[in-house]
Amino acid sequence: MRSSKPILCQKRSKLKPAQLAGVYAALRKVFGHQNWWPGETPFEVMVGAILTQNTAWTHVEKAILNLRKAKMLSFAALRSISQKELAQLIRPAGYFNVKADRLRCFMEFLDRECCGDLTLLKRAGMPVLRKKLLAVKGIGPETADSILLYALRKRSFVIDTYTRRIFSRHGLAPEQASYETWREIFTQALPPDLDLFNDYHAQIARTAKAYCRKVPQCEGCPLNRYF
DNA sequence: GGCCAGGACACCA
DNA sequence: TGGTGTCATGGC
Repeated sequence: MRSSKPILCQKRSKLKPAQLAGVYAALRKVFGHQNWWPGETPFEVMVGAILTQNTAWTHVEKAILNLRKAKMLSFAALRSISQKELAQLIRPAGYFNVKADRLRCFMEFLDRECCGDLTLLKRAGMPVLRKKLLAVKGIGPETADSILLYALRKRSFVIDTYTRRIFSRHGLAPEQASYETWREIFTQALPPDLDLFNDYHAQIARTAKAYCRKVPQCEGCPLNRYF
């Protein structure tokens, strides 16, 4: 019987954390510098980070388009809209009732912390800001790190399904290892460079989307050559 | 018609 | 503390 698992990265290479820099170099050589995250403004990036929870980005794009058409892509607008109206606008992103509530909680947080002024929010240090974000209902570690890195430009490495999928098969850590364990490995191994953190995660996503979803597409992955 | 996609949380043993 | 169910749409 044919396995449903991607054939990419089935080989256990016992990848060491120090090799992560080499992996990045290999991916960047193939894909070039990525301009991530998709979003016209930091606020839009934050909204997208919540909408994309367990959802393909193509669906999130439709929800964001709805918000844009309704002129709801601003703190003031989202703070004023009812949860029911918001849920209908973000319906294409799935889990719309859950995500409408999470967006509402996040707007409350922004109001409480900085009255919606992101330049004020950015003044806080990364660890403090991360702790505050994680205390918001509906903001878990991945969403918090995406907001920190891509919207607020703080050095916080993002671990997502793609990262675990690719690197667990190279023996870096068990896929079931905790989020913080994965994050610690990357944070320890890489120089504390904002652009590197940003682009590294983008490269992983680009690689996974291109080669790790369906079995036939795994052939030709640049990581196969690297290992 | 079934599977899958850039999580997080509540509940329970 | 870890496992499990739930939330939901839309493309393939």
